[in-house]
Amino acid sequence: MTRPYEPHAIEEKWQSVWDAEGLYSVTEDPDRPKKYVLEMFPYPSGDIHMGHVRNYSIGDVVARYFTMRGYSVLHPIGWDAFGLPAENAAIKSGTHPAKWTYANIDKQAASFKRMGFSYDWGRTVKSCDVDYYRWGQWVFLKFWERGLVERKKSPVNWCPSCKTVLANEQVIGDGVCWRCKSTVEKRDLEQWYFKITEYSQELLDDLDTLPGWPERVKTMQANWIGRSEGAEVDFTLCDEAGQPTERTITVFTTRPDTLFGCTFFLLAPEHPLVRELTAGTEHDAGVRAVVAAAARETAVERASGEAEKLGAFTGRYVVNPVNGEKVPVWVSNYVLMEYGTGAVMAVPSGDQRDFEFARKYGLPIPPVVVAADDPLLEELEGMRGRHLLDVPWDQAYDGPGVMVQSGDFTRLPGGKNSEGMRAVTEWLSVRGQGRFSINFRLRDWLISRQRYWGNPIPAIHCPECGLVPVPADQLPVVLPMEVDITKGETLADHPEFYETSCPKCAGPARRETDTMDTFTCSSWYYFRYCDARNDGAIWDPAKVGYWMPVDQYIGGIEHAILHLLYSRFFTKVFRDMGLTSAAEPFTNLLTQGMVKKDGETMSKSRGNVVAPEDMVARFGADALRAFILFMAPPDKDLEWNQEGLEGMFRFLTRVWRYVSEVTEAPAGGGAIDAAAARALRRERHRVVGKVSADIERFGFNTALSAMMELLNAAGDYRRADGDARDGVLEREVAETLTLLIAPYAPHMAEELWREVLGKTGSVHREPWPAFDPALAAADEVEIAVQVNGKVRGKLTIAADAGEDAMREAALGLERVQEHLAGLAVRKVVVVPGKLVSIVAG
RNA sequence: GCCCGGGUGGCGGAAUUGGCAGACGCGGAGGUCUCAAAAACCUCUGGCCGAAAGGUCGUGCGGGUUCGAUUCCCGCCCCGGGCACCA
Repeated sequence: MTRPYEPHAIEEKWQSVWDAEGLYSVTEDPDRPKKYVLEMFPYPSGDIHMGHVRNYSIGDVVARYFTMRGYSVLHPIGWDAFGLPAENAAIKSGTHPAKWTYANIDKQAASFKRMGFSYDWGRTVKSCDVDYYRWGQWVFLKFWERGLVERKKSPVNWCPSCKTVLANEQVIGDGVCWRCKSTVEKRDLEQWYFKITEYSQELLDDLDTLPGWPERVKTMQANWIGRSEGAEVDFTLCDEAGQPTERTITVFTTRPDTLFGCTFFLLAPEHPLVRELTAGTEHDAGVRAVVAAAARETAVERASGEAEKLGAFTGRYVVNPVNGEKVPVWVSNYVLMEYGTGAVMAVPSGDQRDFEFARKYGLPIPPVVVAADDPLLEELEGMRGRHLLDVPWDQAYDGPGVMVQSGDFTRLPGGKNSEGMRAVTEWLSVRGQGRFSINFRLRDWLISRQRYWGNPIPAIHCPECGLVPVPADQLPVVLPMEVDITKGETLADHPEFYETSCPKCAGPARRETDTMDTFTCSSWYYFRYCDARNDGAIWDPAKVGYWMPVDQYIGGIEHAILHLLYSRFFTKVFRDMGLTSAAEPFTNLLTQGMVKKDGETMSKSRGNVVAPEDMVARFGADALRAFILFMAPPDKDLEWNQEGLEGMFRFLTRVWRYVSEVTEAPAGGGAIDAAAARALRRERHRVVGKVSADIERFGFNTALSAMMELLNAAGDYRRADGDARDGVLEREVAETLTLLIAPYAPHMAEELWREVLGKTGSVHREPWPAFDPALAAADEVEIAVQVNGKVRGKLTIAADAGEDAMREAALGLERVQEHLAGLAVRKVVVVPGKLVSIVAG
């Protein structure tokens, strides 16, 4: 009698054996090729959810597969342990964030171990450990040395619920906080920045070096970086009397070819010049009204483009460098201070926003670039000066076309990246009134946070010396534990923390009390895994040289910009510091889909959470792991379905029974060359080939389907050959199934391998099964015979049959003849191994 | 508005290079075993017509290319996501 499949005893047994054997700890092995398989740094929220199970099951299959393929595989885990939920929990329950966080880590680690993931636990990092965050402070100081740290005052995003500022990347959707979804506000504050914009061009260009990333993610990053080619143009400012002065205001434009159509000039409401130009004039009141209205607009309204365009004339003019024309300067809410120079040359015939503004305020709209088929082209043919002051259009035209009313540039091609655009910029450049320019949408990364549970920024404010970095030999700046979070305290409430002396002049000084964005912690953890216990340096470059870059990174699409962009930035700086030779951190990226129930994401508030622990308790970790991979391709969202999990449990039970029965009561050496045995052997080879290829392209669902097919074929064989079965073949199939399923159901496979099949050593150290494509190929194939595009017959023929033989056999089929009756065969298409298609009429 | 995904049986999904649409699983129906049930095993399971053989329709919709289209091209519809006053 074979033992029943009882997952719990098996799983917990092997988890402790693997632990004791150190099965998953790795070191650099120069004799073997390496793979670095990594899943995104989890936040220790306590309970694991199905999203974790999916994310880490994918990584575990990939890691185990590469190990069996002979690679030296690094597969680590750790915790992104700083952050607000710990503080919020503390405020609610009175538990210190550290206590809450470490308790959650222990709970989550236990859950991960119960799932049987093959982590090298000896490399674990927790970002709230001083051994980890001290190196984050070290990185901050190095960035500072390299001129990549800046403290400046500017309008910033403030989340009223999280009570802290946010980086631009952390404001998502309709102007809401990425974490709590509250609407963010704008505040003018002095904050710390990492100058990620120094790397804008490289961050954009190197996306092309990442063929292993989803196109979608690369597009999102490229859009976020937002490179625009164009020109800077200097406009001379006129005084109150309208006379040109020495002062200029520079604008960025992507359309210098439309400069002849500029009929007004705009400043952002926040532009510093606005006050200066209008203070004490008759225009002051009107301009103030626009500035005040803009200030009242929420980020949502401002960003949505739906706010009504408001404007006020400042009473002043600038001179258009191409035609010497005086152009009125207005203030408008649709000009953003954060982009370009905060000033815009308005060309209403070529820009829809300027067009709407011009129509509203009665400003002229002279055409300057018209489409080749526009009747205006003929009307204005050859006219270099301005004849037509308004267009008969109901919207602006921004496509390619021909320049009109444009002085010496008239008749040149206009539009983005046009000859006209280059010619005008060149002309300006020669006269020193403009230049080619590239502008990025990406802004510097705001990294300071006004919260307690984070990595303290190692800086000191000295009234004499200004901003002074904490000397490297005084690191770490330890986050003090004696803080009463329930009162909402931060480091700024603790004089014993912030009262210090200046490292330069030794005078009394104030320590910085902001902490770093937690995204700084997750920007380099994958480097630290390579040398996690190093207490003399952030890491040994030789170890990083062996493991980095990460070969396969797996995580959620929600980090398409945030974490993935920051990590790319950190890696490039580390490369420039000589700490790594990698230019990019993650060679291949898999973004897994969400796990849903009833069409919605699982969440406590919806009450539709299916707890992984409950499923493990009922069906075991192996069934859950295999099933979550079987349900859908990994990058797609999937809908939870419990009956399916039961089906997977049944499949594992069938594998268990098959391997047990074949091993314990083997059939004799039967009809080895019987057709049924040949078919089973062929199926074994075919399935090994398919499972291998499927894993490499992340087709875990189809890989499992193929294993089911092999088991079905094995069952067919048992029935077909009865007692005359080939016991050697069946044993081979049983071993193959055990090896193939090992990455998915590691505990069951181990029990079958060591205890049932009686092998020594772990199945997870075994080489991946080999297959022979020649044996996988069928010697006979069934092909379809079509008459006029419809299948009218089937034909079983030797797989290597020639075209003539196939044609003859096809035409000879009775049913084919019936359908050909009265018709003349015009053409016969033969696809060897596939089909014969007969065209008749 | 712009840019990506996606739309295939009752359900999840498969079809890797243009070659038999629906693999595999779930669910359903019938059967074997059993006093009975569960479990396990077997058979069937896209719609319509038909007793069957077979026929016919069928991969969001409409066209096209092709001997042949889920796959390629053109034009739409719907769903999901991202970006959006970026000059």
